[in-house]
Amino acid sequence: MPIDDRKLEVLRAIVEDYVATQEPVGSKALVDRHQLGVSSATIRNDMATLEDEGYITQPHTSAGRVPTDKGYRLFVDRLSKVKPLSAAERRAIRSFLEGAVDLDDVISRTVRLLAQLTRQAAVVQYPSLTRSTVRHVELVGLGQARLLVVLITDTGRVEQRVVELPAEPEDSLLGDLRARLNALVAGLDFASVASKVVDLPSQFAHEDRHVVSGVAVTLLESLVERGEERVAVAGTANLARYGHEFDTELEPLLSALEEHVVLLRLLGQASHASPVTVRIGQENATSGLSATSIVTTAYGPGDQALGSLGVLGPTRMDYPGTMAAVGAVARYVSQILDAN
Amino acid sequence: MPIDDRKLEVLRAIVEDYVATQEPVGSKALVDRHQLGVSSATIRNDMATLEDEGYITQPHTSAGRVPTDKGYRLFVDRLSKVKPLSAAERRAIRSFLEGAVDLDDVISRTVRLLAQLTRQAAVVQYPSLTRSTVRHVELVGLGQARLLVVLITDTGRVEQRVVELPAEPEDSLLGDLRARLNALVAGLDFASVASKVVDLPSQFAHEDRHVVSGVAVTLLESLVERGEERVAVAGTANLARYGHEFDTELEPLLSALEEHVVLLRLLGQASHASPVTVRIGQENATSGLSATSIVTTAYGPGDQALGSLGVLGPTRMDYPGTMAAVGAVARYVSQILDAN
DNA sequence: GACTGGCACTCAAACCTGCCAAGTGCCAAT
DNA sequence: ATTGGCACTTGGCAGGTTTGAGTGCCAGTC
Repeated sequence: MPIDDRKLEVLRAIVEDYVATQEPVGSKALVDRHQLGVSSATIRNDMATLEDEGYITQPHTSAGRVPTDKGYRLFVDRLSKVKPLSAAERRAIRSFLEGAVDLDDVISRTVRLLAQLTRQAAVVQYPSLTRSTVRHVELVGLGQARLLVVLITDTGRVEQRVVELPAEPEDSLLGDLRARLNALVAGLDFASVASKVVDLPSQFAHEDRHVVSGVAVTLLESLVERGEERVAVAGTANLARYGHEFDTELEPLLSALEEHVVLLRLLGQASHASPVTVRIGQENATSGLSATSIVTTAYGPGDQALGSLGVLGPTRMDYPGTMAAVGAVARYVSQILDAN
Repeated sequence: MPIDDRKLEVLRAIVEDYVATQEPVGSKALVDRHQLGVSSATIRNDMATLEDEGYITQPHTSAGRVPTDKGYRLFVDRLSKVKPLSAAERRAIRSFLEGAVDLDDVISRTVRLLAQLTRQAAVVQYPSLTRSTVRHVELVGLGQARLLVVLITDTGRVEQRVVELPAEPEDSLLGDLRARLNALVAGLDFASVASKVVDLPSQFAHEDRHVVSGVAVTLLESLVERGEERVAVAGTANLARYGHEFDTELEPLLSALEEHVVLLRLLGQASHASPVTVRIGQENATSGLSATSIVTTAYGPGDQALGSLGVLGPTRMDYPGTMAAVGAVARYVSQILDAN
């Protein structure tokens, strides 16, 4: 038997009630709380079909039904109209983000805002280095043959890294290197930087090459190693408030939130094409996150995806609300970054 | 009745067993597991005294005893010899910290190490700005009347901040400002920087003063606002592994770990005088942390306290082990930072 | 053919009950 | 001061019973 409109309606009602009450929902409760226009017996038949199709399940005989991952998936794909944010919420977002003074500030405000709005754990990736262009490279001698290389992108991201050099460079060499380096890479796409920097040492006198290549190596390492690496996290405490049914799964989730590599992989699959990506339970193959859903989207001005942000929470989350919040925050962040 | 030696011994045994088994400990189990040389009846009498004095308590009649905060306090003050780390642990610390390339790297390795060693949540404060000296100030124009001010300390800490200026400064002015600023503040104690910078604008031509004072203001703000602010956290997932008795308290603890202001207050009271500071349960007046203990110490070369680091966990933690780990890590970090 | 009321059935959760074992406090004896 | 002995308390557990929410199915109605 195919899934007709009323059955979809029933599924929607089940998901909504289950998310709200956090308890298996039965046929009688459904007809009481929603205007379905049919009796509970009919609903029971529909539920039996939905269960056959794998959209819902019962924890045990004689209990109500609970949505499966597949059920949530259908709910998200077909049923939930994006719930518009309230005017108050939109005002809150705007005023919260407007005071930002810095990229660091923007990111940290964003992630806290998202956590507060969704009451779940929020993650924001810094603008990807590989998709930015270089604005400036600065070299600062620290004495003792140590050199600080500071890299600044057009998105306002600042990466620094210390290099140990074999010998302390002359001030004049440093100035020369700085000038050439900036002439070489400023305004460049990051993909092109690597190829340019490689043959930089050959432009210098032989005895200076070890210094130059030290700097070049660090620069490249920054790009590769820390390229996508930085993320900000907030709202982990929100996860603890979720029922104790969830807390068997709390530890792997907290671990994932600390393991930035894992986090980035989870964030990574967000595409800019669809407005908001939702990955439900088992769909994200990471072990230990089978009861966790992830709502992400890309941000960035226009079509340019600078990075991703999103929210993690239990599969039984308020998808429409979360998706709306994630989408809205991404839009505002894109605006703010664009203004720079 | 005063607390004689045997009663102390009994208290120690209770704390150790309770920490190990996580269950109230009775008189009989005590004589079985420790060589106390007396019968359980005697122990019962001692326990009654200890309870009268408020060092232990019973969850309910006919249950064993559990240490109170006061009991842990006595245990920590009087009874626990610092448990030396194993050679393997010391080797692990050394090799883990030695690869660090950067201050950021040192801090992030340290905090993860501490979390792993103690299996609890670890916190490390960045070297305090107010106790560092300025090594260098760098100004980088970002176009559009935006200026990046980068501040580098002798401890390797790098703080950056963007200033919006009323107008785009000339390159020459920028160079001049950079030179004067560095001449003024390089090598200076941070306490003295504020007073020096205040009258910097008056050294410049009238039309340049707004630029100069913009930079000066940002510099001062960096000092005040972010002065102590930065901390790194790791190991929150460890807290989730603790028994479900503890998880009522998990949410406020996670909140505290996210609220860096709170964290810094908690870290702040560590003194460099005593090797390791322990604050037990109610002793840290923060609400919601009444079942949490905090083990902190200051780090820094010699007697100079650059910052604090420590561990948070349930009151029923392995104090000797945790104190040893915190102390050892602080020593190693101090060494590493000193070498720079 | 779709919907409905009714009924028998299932089963987790809540409740009761008695029992056990751990643990205590006290006391008289050493 | 220490100890063995004993009476007492009480949380937790095993067992059995009841309750009630919820289902599936069927016969009847529109």
